[in-house]
Amino acid sequence: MTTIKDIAKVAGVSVTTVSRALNGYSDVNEKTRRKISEIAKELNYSPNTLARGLVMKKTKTIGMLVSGMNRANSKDNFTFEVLSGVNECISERDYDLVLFSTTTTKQREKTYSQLCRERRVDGVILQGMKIDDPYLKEVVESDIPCMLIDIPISSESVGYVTTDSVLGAKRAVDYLIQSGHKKIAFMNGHDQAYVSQQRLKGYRDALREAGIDFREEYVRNGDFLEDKAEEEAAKLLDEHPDITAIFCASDLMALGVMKSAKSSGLAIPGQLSIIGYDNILLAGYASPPLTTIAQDKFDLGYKAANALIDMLEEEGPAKIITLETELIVRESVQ
Amino acid sequence: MTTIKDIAKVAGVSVTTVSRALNGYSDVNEKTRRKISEIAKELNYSPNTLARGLVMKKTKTIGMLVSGMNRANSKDNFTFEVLSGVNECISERDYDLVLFSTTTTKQREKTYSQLCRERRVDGVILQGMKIDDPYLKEVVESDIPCMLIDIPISSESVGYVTTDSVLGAKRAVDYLIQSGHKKIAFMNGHDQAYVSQQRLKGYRDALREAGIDFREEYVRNGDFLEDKAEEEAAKLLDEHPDITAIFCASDLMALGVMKSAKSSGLAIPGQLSIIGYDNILLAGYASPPLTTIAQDKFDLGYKAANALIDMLEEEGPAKIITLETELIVRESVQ
DNA sequence: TTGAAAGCGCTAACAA
DNA sequence: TTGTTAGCGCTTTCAA
Repeated sequence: MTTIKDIAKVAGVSVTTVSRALNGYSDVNEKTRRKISEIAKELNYSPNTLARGLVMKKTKTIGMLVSGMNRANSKDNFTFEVLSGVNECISERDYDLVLFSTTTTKQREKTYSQLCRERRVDGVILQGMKIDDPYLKEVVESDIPCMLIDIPISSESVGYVTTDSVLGAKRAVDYLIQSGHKKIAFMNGHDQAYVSQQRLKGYRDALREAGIDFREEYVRNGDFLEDKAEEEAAKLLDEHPDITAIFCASDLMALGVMKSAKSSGLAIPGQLSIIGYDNILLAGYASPPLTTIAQDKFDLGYKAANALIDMLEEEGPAKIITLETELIVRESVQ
Repeated sequence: MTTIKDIAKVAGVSVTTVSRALNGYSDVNEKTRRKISEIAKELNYSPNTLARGLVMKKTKTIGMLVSGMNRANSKDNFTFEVLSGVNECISERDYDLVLFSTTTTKQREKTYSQLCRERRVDGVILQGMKIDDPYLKEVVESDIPCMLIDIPISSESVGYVTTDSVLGAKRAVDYLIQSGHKKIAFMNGHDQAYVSQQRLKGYRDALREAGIDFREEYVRNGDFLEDKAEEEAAKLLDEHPDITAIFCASDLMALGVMKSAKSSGLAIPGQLSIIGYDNILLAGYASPPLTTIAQDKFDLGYKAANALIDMLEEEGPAKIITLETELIVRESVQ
């Protein structure tokens, strides 16, 4: 494999000159540069980023830590869309992405900062972490530049991008209220998710503004799981047959709720209106097509990567970015 | 950041001893080893993989080259599932994954082997490449260990994993024939995809065995695109209203064909039977739910990664792996 | 069982 | 404009 040493030998110059020529420094004679470039091409040279990284202490690499990239979770292409966004931005800005995937067993062996420092990533993006994940504490304590997705924790070196879940949830419930509903249940995710707390707040806000009493027993946790939501909805609808609408904190759960409603013979939206959250691909294909609150997942990833690289290159402070949601009206609410 | 030098100083030994101790070599006194391990932990040491990679010429990194990881393509979670499989295997075997994403503009600047050598990846997995992609030639010529997904090219250092598309397609068409169909059209992908050639072969095989004449005009290319397939299906059904069943080379196209059939008022499966290929998530949610040929995409990725690492570690020859398909009967065929 | 020394491929002070 | 030299953090040969 060709090194700058080889090039130097052929060109009859020192390695320093080769290095400078190839890196576009100004203090090198045009003729020498051309000659060096030619030889480099001839010898099919490619720089060794390891060696470069070793001395520069910069690797042009972003680490991405994802939880839930396994067989079971591929139904929800949230992660994939975020990843696509990250990937797009990163390749535009000429970085590379290394994917760390951690299981809980691995977490015991290796700390967050070990993981990052081993690979000498310049910065990190975290997606899909639960709020009580042990890594999260480390993230804030460590000084590795980091952007979180949907987790509102920040410090000198860590920022986050999220969508306005309070507002999004409120938007959903407002829409239900406008459509004439008063008995509105809420299928939430779980308490370890920041967004669940937010969406609950939005739900309550909307009810309060409309003068509707909040009822504890109308709120259930579906763990963001289709099956769990289906179960919970069955119980809920059984106990409170007067409910006319359910707001679900994720589309996947909305799908579960739909199943449950169907199997107890409830017409959607005739007898029960359902509104979801996320606007996953499946939402438009459900029957009836699911009305939902859309988040731009690709953008979530793209903006996170962009902000991170900004931090890295401009050495600016960590950024906090909030994206807007959008109500997608389909046919599951009446 | 702590280095082995720091540890050596504190422990009062040489860096050599530290290196050996930490890497589990046998020729180091147990006492010294324990002492060194303790100090390493205390100092919160993590090894610098760049430095190690530089001298060892192994990085424990697999590169993954994916085409089509962009906003437009996220509908099709084929890529994501493959990626999940790759990721799972790689993390089990303690490698890391670096994601290369290339656009055609970038390809002009950097060759395949440059891309790989720069990052010094030990091996590469390629997914979603077209058969005429310029990188593909390079892959075979270069001696970088590589596994291709769904592209049957091999050499000393490159293998592939694919599903048996001929058999899969045959299985689909056989099922249609068994169900009594004789006028069976085929919505194929495009000529740059290996799998399209294979599936066409399977389609022809099935017809031949059943004594049904192959008709050129029954075969269309939908480019694996929902919209394109919808268009093509409209033309096809208009020109040949006697067609009773369509085999589609991908579920996404099958969805397009369904749309087209619906908008011309054809009942599925009453008047037109449709069978897809892939078993994407959406397939089960379509209405009617789509009968299709399933491939295990996760496994495709997992096996590719596994075979690659086998090659790397056992220095064995490149492997060729063929996975089976499975007929998933739902409600779009009658 | 341990250490000294060389070297992986590169960049960057400093000197010329 | 160019070269000499040192050093990034690690592994490994060789010698003790």
